Amino acid sequence: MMTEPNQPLPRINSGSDLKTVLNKEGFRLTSQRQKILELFRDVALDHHLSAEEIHHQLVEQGEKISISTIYRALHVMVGLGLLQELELAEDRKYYELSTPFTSHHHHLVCVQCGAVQEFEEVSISDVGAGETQTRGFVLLNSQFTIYGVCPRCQNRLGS
Amino acid sequence: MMTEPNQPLPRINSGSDLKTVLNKEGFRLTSQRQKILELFRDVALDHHLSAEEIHHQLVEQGEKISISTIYRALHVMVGLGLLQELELAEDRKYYELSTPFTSHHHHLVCVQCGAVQEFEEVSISDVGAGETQTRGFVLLNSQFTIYGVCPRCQNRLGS
DNA sequence: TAAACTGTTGAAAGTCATTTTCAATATTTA
DNA sequence: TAAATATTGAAAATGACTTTCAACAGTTTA
Ligand SMILES: [Zn+2]
Ligand SMILES: [Zn+2]
Ligand SMILES: [Zn+2]
Ligand SMILES: [Zn+2]
Repeated sequence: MMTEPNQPLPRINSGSDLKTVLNKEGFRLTSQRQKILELFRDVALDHHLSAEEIHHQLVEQGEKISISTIYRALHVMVGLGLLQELELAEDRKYYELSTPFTSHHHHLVCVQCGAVQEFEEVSISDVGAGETQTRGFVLLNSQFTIYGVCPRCQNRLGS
Repeated sequence: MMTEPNQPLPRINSGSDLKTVLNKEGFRLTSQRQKILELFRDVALDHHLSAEEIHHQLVEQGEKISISTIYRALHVMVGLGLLQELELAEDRKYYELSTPFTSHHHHLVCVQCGAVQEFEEVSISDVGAGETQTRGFVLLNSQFTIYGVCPRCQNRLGS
């Protein structure tokens, strides 16, 4: 559960290891699934994407992929532990690469403008792991999400 | 942000103080809104309820109230800080009385059967408050939710 | 108290993210 | 290569939630 600081994160490559992960559960590696993973891998900055945003980005870069395929692929990848599903906004889900492909972190969301800031705090993950173990649960995932109003939006309201 | 341990929680009563809270924002106290609050106040045990469950319970106890009214009332009450909105299951929202009417706590959810366990952990809330302040956000709400598989469901799968 | 004003309700229609259906296509297996 | 099985795109379906609107209720004013 502890994250080693300053360790380079493993980089999921779109080739053979992804295929292995999929095949292990009877899934196949398709170009569409590969493209979705590559998008997460290469778009390091704005890396909380909704299904529609993923679709839009891929279509924009010339890929032929339908929105249903996006939704199906997201399910598969969450199930395989490649992606995390996040509840950042009211009406849609967001996705990001899951640990260990990215560092485990939590989210601070502005409910006005949707801006998201991330922060790491090992103690939180530790509390989660402890509670889970104490109660005999198998831990799948945990999220600490803070909803608030960012400084910019505070000013905007004040004017 | 600190919670005093062993302090009796204030008990929202369905009478005048609820009226005051509503009126302050231009809302009115109606019997429907009162009934919803009473349901939360009196059903101490299974106190994470979806809109549909609230509706079902009230209809079952003979109240005349529509599902649209439930949804509207939930919005109003969340806005007033009387209720908290929770992301416990995939496809619907759950609600519970918010602090200070109940103690501030976090949730451990079994993704198989939906069972929910609660736990208090002040350090988490403190971390949240700290991060929020550091970044200049106004804190509205924070949730730490752990998703896992409960012991019973582990056995069920193993058989 | 009554009229005017404003908020609320129920029923039904609408919205919209997500899921499912199904025939065509791609990948894997034999 | 052919059979077997998984995946895809397009369109229809689903379902939680929201909105519309006319009737109704609580509040304010005179
Ligand atoms: Zn903002
Ligand atoms: Zn993130
Ligand atoms: Zn369970
Ligand atoms: Zn709770």
